[in-house]
Formats: sequence, structure tokens, C-alpha cells
Amino acid sequence: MARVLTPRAEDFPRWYQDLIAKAQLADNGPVRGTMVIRPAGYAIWERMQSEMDNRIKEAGAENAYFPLFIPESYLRREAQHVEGFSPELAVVTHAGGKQLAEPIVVRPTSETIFGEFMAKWVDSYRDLPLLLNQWANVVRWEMRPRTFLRTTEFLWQEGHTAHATEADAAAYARKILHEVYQDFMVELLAMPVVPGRKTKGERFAGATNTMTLEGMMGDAKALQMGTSHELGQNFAKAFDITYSSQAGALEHAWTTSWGSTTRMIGGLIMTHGDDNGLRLPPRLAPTQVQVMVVKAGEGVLEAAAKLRDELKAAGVRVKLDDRADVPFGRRAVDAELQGIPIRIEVGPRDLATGNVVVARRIDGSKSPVPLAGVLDEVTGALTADQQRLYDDSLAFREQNTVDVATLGDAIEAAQTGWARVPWSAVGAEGEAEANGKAVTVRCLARPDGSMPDSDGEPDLVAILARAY
RNA sequence: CGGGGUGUGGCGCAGCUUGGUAGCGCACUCGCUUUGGGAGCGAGGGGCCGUGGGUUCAAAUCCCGCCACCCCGACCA
Repeated sequence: MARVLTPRAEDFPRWYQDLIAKAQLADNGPVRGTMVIRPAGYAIWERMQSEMDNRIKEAGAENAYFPLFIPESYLRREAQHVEGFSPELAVVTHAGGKQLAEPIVVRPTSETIFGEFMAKWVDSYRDLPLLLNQWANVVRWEMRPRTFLRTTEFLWQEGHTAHATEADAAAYARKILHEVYQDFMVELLAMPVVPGRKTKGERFAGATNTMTLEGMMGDAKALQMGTSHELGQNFAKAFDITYSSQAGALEHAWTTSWGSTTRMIGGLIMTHGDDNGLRLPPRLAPTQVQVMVVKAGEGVLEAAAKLRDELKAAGVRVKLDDRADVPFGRRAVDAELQGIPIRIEVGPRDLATGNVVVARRIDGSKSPVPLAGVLDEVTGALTADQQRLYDDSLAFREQNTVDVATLGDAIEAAQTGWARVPWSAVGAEGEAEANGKAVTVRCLARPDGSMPDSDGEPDLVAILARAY
């Protein structure tokens, strides 16, 4: 049984500390639960950003940037919003050497300041939909921070849109969830996430509907990987986002918001990591192939460099490791810890037979491959390993998910995995009872797995699990 | 805030019960040998033992206070 990777430094010091550093910023710890992302970790985030950003733009949203500081009064304009976020706000009371007339908060999320500006920018139905996104950092002073999963400061993208109709807003929130987030998580992260609707109790503060993508980690706990909200007219009314309709009437807009964060790095680690460190899905990996000069010898460096060039020309993200003075074992282990999908070992012994060794991180397999066949072998392996990571994760999730009929059985089953149970057997009281036993309703879905339009639909299935 | 635990070189820990002035592994520096799976041997550098007080000839060790951090719950992308 493979050990389950959790994002704790003490479990896997070597590979973990290559990615991040704990950031204890003073002896008495005024800033807790934050982290420094080192280059190896940031390279993964950059790949996520780039692929996510492409999808966001395909969905029609444009990037913008809004202020880090938000007047506290903005948050108060939406009652549920401020109630939900006030316990975890970092508030600035002094600046420029004096006390501020009104405190400003460091943004925990930016609905309010987007709302303020949307109100200025939207006048006509012709201005809608207004589809905005920003890449930013946000701060939430959570009670219990957890590296990667719930850090005090984190990086994310947050999308904010305004629409003329409820139906258009609802459709767009679903489009983001499925075509941007789910597609990204399945195709890039090789994670078989489950889409669903959050219960009222789990809803985002100020939303009328929160939709989620839930992933199963290696210990069978659930992690919310991304989320998309319908905000109804709550923020439009609070910030006066109004427009003149085609019929000439003054209407409030319907808004959405959606986000995905550096938590995805944690989810990736906990889903695909194994006893030897990280396993990066090939499509995500900043370095897909590491060509290694195993040992100095005649023509070895030249052959390795040539391979590197061939692979690079074919569009493979490849790196040459020609540090023949560093012991081979160390370099091989380092590559494994980092999760580089494929290693090509080039040494005198291989070249004497016209071969190189192709080693695959996914299962540790190694096989000799003729030089002329390397490109085909590597591109084939990258595709196959991407698929296999997904298939293995899906199989794991299915093995650890059971269908049950009663709340009691669901809570029992959720101790070791996920339980699918009729929502009618749970309800708000059942949800509270489960929460008392550290089990949460992760989401509601229709029996065929599709997204419900309300939590009052008959025959909905609830997924109950422990979560991070 | 409730329950449990821990603070000792950069990291991970032992030492504390039974006080005698600090040790191990990793990392780091230098030398030689290694280099096809986390190298070996030798020589080094680095800690006022979280903090304040008390007991004592003597405190990492015993006593009291404080602070911080970790784990389980409440919070949560």
C-alpha cells in the first residue's frame, strides 16, 4: 500500500521543500499559514495559469486587474457576504503614519470592488454580458491554515461577470465550471473531478447557487478543486449594477463569480503523488522529458544534445542534464521527486548498442529504445501516461465510492471513502448530523451525474465525504 | 475557543524520569577516492537548549508564569 502524499513538509522533506518553503515571518508568528513558492513549484503554477487562462479566454472573458485594498464599507453592502467573510478579514487601520478614517480590508475576494466598477461601466443591455477575470493574490485569515490547501495568502484567478438575464448568468456559470474548470482538471491535471451543486449551508457568502468540482485525494478524502457561483441580483442590487433593457426599462443585472487557486497544486500532489514523490501529468509538466548524460564518454554529450534538439523541435518540453560530475543516482532521484514524466538515459554502454534507456516516472519502468525510435516512443509514452494517471485516479475513486440508502450508512461509509446517498435521506438535519461527525455533503448531483438546477429537485444524489 | 501534544545548530531528532554545563542523522566547508540508482573515508564550521522568574554550589533537565507552533473540532478556494 503506497503511502498517501499529503502536503506536509515533514512527510516528504526533499521533494516538498523543492516546491515551497514555510514562511514563518517572525518569532511570535504574526503571519501564519502562508508559504513561499519556490521556482520548481511556481513552474507548475505557471503551466496551470497558462492553460487555465487560455480556456478562460475561449469562454469569452477578458483579463483585468482590480485593487488589493477594498474599503470595508464595500463588503458591508451585501449582508451575507460581509457576514461570511468578516471573521477572516485582514484589516488595515493605519497607513501613511496615521489612523485611517475608514478601515480598508485586504481583499479576501473581489466581488465588491468588481461590483462597484461594473455599476459604472454598465448602462445598457448592449454592455452585457460583461465578462471579466483577474489573476491575483487574496488573503483570508482562516482559523486553520494548511499548506497549499488553505494558506493565509493564495494565488488564484477570479472571474466576475454581469448578465442581462438570470438564464444567461446561470448558463455562463455552468459553462465556466464545465468548459473551463472541468476540462482543465480532466485534460491537464488528469483528475476525474465530480461536478455538483453545493447545499445551502455550503454556499458561497452572497451566492444564490454555488457549483463545485470535487476531487478524491489519495486518502479518499474530498477536496474542492474549483467553484462557480450564481450571485443572482444580490450584488447587482448592493452595488447598483443596472442597465436599460431593450424595452427601455431599468433592470438589475445578474452576476456570477468563479475561482480556481494554488490549492490545485495541493490537489495534484495528493492525487498523483506516490512514495517516490510527485508524479506530474505529462500535459501539465513544465519539463516533460529529461535527457540525462549518464556518464561521460565518447559522443555521449553530442548524442544527448541531439536527442534534446529533436524532441524540442517536435514540441516536447525537454531539458538536458549533462552534469556528468554529479552521481547518476542523485540526479535520477531528483528527477523522480520532481515528477518529471520521462527520463532518457544516454551513456556509453547504451550508445554501443545504438540504444538509449527510456524510464517512465509513472511506474518506474525502464526499457532500451533504438535512437531512431526515441521520438515516437516518447510522444507515445507521454500520451499514454497522461491517460493512465487519469484512469488510475478514476478507478481509485470508483473503488472508494459506495452507494447507500441511509444517512447512517453514508456517515459510516464516509469514514473511509465517499458515499452516494439519496439527498432525500439526508436533508438539512441530516447534513448537520453528518457535520457533527466530520463528514460533509460535498455536493448534490442528478442520478446521471448532471448539474441540478435547484436542491429541491427529486431524486438528487448527495455525495458525503470527509474533506480537507 | 474546547481537547491533546511539542519547543534543543539550516532541517529532523535524542538527552529531561534519576540536575554536573550538549549529542546524533541529514545539510554545509576542505582533502582524497568515487560517479550506470539517493557515494565512501578523513578533517572542520555552526546551538547562550522558546521566553521570564524560582529552587540549587550547579538547570536543557526540577517548580511557577508567559509566548509560539503542531494535531483533532468550529472556519474554508
